[in-house]
Amino acid sequence: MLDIKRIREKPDEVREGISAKGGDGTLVERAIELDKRLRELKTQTENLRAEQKKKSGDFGRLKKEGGDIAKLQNELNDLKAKLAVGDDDLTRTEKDLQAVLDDMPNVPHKDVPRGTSAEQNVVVKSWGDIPKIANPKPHWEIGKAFGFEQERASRMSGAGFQLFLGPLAKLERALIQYFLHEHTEKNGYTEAYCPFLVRPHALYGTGQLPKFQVELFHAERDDLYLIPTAETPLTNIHADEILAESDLPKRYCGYTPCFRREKGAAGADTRGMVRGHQFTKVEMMEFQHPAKSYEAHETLTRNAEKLLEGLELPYKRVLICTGDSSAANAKQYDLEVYAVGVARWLEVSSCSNFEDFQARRCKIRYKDSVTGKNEFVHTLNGSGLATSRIIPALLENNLQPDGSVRLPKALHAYYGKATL
RNA sequence: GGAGAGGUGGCAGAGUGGCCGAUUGCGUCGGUUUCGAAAACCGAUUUACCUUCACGGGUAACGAGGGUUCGACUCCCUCCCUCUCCGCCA
Repeated sequence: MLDIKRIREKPDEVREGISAKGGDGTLVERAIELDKRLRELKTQTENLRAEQKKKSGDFGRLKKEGGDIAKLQNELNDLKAKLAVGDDDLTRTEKDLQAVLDDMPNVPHKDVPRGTSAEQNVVVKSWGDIPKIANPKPHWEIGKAFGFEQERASRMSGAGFQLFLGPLAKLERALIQYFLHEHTEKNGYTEAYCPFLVRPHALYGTGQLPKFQVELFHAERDDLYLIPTAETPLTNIHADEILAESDLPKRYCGYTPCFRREKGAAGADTRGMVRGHQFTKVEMMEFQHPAKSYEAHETLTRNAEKLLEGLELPYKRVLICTGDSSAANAKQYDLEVYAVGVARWLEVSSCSNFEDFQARRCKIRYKDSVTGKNEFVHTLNGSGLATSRIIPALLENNLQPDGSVRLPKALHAYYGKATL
């Protein structure tokens, strides 16, 4: 959610920003109008209430003294009626304004390239060489030899779910171990094990509700949602809290399954592991001081890159343009890994700075030592990494002529041997 | 699934119709003291909106919404949330 003060004071900046994100620029005018109305109504009802308060006091005293209260009582009943109308107006206006604010995406950082589609994304960095493989094969074919059980998975759960038996299941676990070990032992993250089902308000806080309801799995009886990413529970760790400035930054990492309906993606990537209703991801999450969040964004992205370098996978870092980035963030880098079998760059990580957009919705603040006021923290998160994209890349890029798959050194200790 | 208790400021926890925006303790910040620190003592310390050049002043908010009342933190109703006990269970 955007700060209404910012909208009021810098309407042009905000309008440009949300339009660049593909949002509706006219929302700015509506917000300003409603905000103005709201403040007028507030003053109005406040004055009425002040009068009521004062006269009620008089009334009490007069009654005790046995004076004539009839006239005052009439005045008070009058006030009461007026207040009822005023209060109705006020709540309606508040709701309207809230709805408009909920509809607005974040304002992108000024350095983010303006654009409407992936075409305008900017590759800011590349690492590693694309391996030469004699007879490249897609991972779903290679995987068959290592326990990729597409049909059995579909039989019990339908399309879009994975069953791994043996080597791939173990590889999945090895990857998670490797990622978590790096984050907790080298990068200063606190490991979190968190709920996989959350209440609606938690999803509202991170921005997945109300706008992206159709993308979520919902357990209706309990009104709980399966998390689409660990971002949701990790960000909500400090929801409704006021942190000490000295507590910042706070860094958490955790692995969770992620559940997504992929409603709009019917037909795309139906083969293989790349797009499923359930996948596993290790997430990095950071609560940061506003002055340091962009620096932190670089470090966080770098943390994800180091994992890829450890896995010896060629990647590029892409700065996502305004129109292609997700609604809640202000700046987003994606990391893409090349997989030779499908001959495509696969998105393995998405690292974002949300500034105070989520913090405002989740009410995560800190007491600022300079202003002396409670200010919203900045939240950042990034995948580090998603196994569902890493496994295909490892299988395809490291396929040996004899059909075995070589594993990068970094995984040997976690997997227990050097090949699948 | 059954029974009970409760939601108040950064935290803990008083307040049971007007005298309460709220006693007190802890924490935090500033000061005194000290070579420095601790302790002790003194003071400050919720938020939003309106108003003022400023100092300041005003109004509202005690989980949310509704009701009773001239007047609600306080009484009633609904909802949300938390905790405790019993049952079941990995």
